Amino acid sequence: MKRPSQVDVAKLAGVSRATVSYVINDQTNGSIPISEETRQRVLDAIAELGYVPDASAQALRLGSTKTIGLIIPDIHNPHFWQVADGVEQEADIAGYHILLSSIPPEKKFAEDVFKNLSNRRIDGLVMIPSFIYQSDEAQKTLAQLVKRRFPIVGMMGDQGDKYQKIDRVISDYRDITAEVMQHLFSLGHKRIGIIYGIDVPNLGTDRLFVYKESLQAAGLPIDQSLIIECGPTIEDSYHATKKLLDLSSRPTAVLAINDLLAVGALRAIKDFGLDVPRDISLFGYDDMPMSKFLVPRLSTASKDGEKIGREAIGLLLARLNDPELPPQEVRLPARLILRESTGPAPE
Amino acid sequence: MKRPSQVDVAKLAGVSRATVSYVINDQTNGSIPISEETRQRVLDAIAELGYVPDASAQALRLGSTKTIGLIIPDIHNPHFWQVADGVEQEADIAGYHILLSSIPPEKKFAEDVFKNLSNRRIDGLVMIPSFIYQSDEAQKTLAQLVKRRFPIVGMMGDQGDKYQKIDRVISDYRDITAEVMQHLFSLGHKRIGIIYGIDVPNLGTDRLFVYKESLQAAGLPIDQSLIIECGPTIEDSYHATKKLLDLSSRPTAVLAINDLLAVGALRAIKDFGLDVPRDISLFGYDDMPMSKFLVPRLSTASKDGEKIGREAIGLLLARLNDPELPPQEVRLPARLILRESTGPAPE
DNA sequence: TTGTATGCGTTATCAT
DNA sequence: ATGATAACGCATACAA
Repeated sequence: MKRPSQVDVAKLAGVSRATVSYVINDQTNGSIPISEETRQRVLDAIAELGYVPDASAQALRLGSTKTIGLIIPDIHNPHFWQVADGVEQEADIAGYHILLSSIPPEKKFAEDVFKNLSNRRIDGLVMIPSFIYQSDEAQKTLAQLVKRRFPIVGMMGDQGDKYQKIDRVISDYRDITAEVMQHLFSLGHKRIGIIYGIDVPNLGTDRLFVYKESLQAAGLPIDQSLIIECGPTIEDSYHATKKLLDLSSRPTAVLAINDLLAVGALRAIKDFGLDVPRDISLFGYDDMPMSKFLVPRLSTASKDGEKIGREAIGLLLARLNDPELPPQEVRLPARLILRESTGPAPE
Repeated sequence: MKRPSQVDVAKLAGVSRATVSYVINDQTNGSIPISEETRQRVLDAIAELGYVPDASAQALRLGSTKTIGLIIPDIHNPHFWQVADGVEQEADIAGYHILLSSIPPEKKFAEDVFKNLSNRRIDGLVMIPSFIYQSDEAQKTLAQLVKRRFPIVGMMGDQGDKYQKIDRVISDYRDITAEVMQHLFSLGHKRIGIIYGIDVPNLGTDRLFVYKESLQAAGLPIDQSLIIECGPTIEDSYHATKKLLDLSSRPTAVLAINDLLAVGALRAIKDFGLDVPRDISLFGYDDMPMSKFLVPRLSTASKDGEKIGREAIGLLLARLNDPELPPQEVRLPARLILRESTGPAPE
């Protein structure tokens, strides 16, 4: 049982292929009217054969695949799901499909994926370009795509003058982290640990940088033993937190690089026999959906991933619509969400 | 700046288009050898122009898009992401891309998506076919795809004689739920609530059915007030649990339809001033990554979503390789994972 | 060893 | 109102 093509439909309906095409694309309004009877006959034939237009052929002819590529760094992090969710929703409304690629960091194939996605298999690309930073190859590919005016939207932190040539949704934790630190200081915290669990360099620097900066501005020392680098899983954060707790002079507050890792930290603190926030304050990032239901409810800073995703698609659609547009930029602020996991420093 | 095509490459290298094609597809081994010098010239031209083959044209020519469609019911549930993760990993190894569609249940477009995915935009389809059950239209489309021998793999519970014509990875919570109930009974629980938070009918019936069955087999009454239907979000489950707790004779154990909802239940119970597992035992499903880090660590039953995803791709690749294969079936058992959230019934 | 010709399924332009 | 035909970019059988 072979796939029916337009020819088969035309044959069955006793008309030419062009007629079929007209009926499908419903040009009945303006220029090329089709007799109602013929129309019905074609429609019947289509229904009978279960004819569905071939997307490859359409894409080749029209130069559009109605598909948007999406690259996210880590499929396990709820924040990125939220972004993907926003992207998917907004794209769907406009009739676009999503071609998803997460980039497992073990793989050296970042460039591969990136390149593959640009084979005109997609009309445009929306990405969290973490992998770009560490791959010269990817940088080059990006440059080429930009030169060719391939529609790309980056969802990223503020990179200064870099990447000004592509559309971008800018949202990072720079400013909000300063607020977080102030909040912690005002609560009397002086020793603040940070669980820096990131597999991709550069993805958490906004937080780490301001963490150090704030410490210095407050005249507090930067203690390297309070900065624990680890992997991106809850398990990693669990062990990282243990290290922090084993310190002879342990921190009174802990910053987890995201809420997921905060869950691991929370567990480790409990297992150590300490209480949050009585003995240790805990702060996360991303406000994942369950954060406000944790025990204790997690204080966190949030970027609204869904909105980032939606805005990104908005930008992309605008560019698809008008390739001559100057590079667009949307800035989305982060919010501070104070809940139960932060409190005054002990004694 | 236009996209370069094979013709441009050929022109620049001073050869014919076919030669370019040969070089790319590296037929240098067997039948059609190319002089090393020509080869190099073509390669240089490709590099200079940054030529990348057009996927649409290739797809049209070869009849393969190297893309696999994936349909999951709810993008917010970690279990489905684990499935997606497995699918992505395994597909990537074989050089396939993933076209993801989640099916927001509010939308009546399930059939649309489904149909669209079959436009030969994809070589095969891997799905959790929850939406099928409620849509005649989708049923019809499926039947047609099956008749046309379009490669489809379903990841589903045991549906008896239905859907025997497609390849499937069968995994449900039927048997394991019987064990769960036995476990609860042996702990002395007699009043067991169930948070049935599912947006798609039929997706949680394996659990609900056996829940009732076990109750009856144990000579216990089926109390409808202990069965709370609600939406699929943590918030929904939070409120559902409250209802359970407000009962004049409240349950001593609660079954949440998945771990995500268990988080909401846990919160509600805490807010009610009760303790898990001392006052109420809590049981979830899916063993999402963070379940073992919750406070208390969550007892749960797990289907190993990642493996389901990997097996599904395995099945699909096998079929792609040999369309004449009889329908395959892989069964994956669920595991019982006893942690801290279940304990003896109070007094 | 390389070039020519054809077809994949569409859509769009031009005749009829 | 409808039918023929060209193009989209690629891979390949065949000719040279």
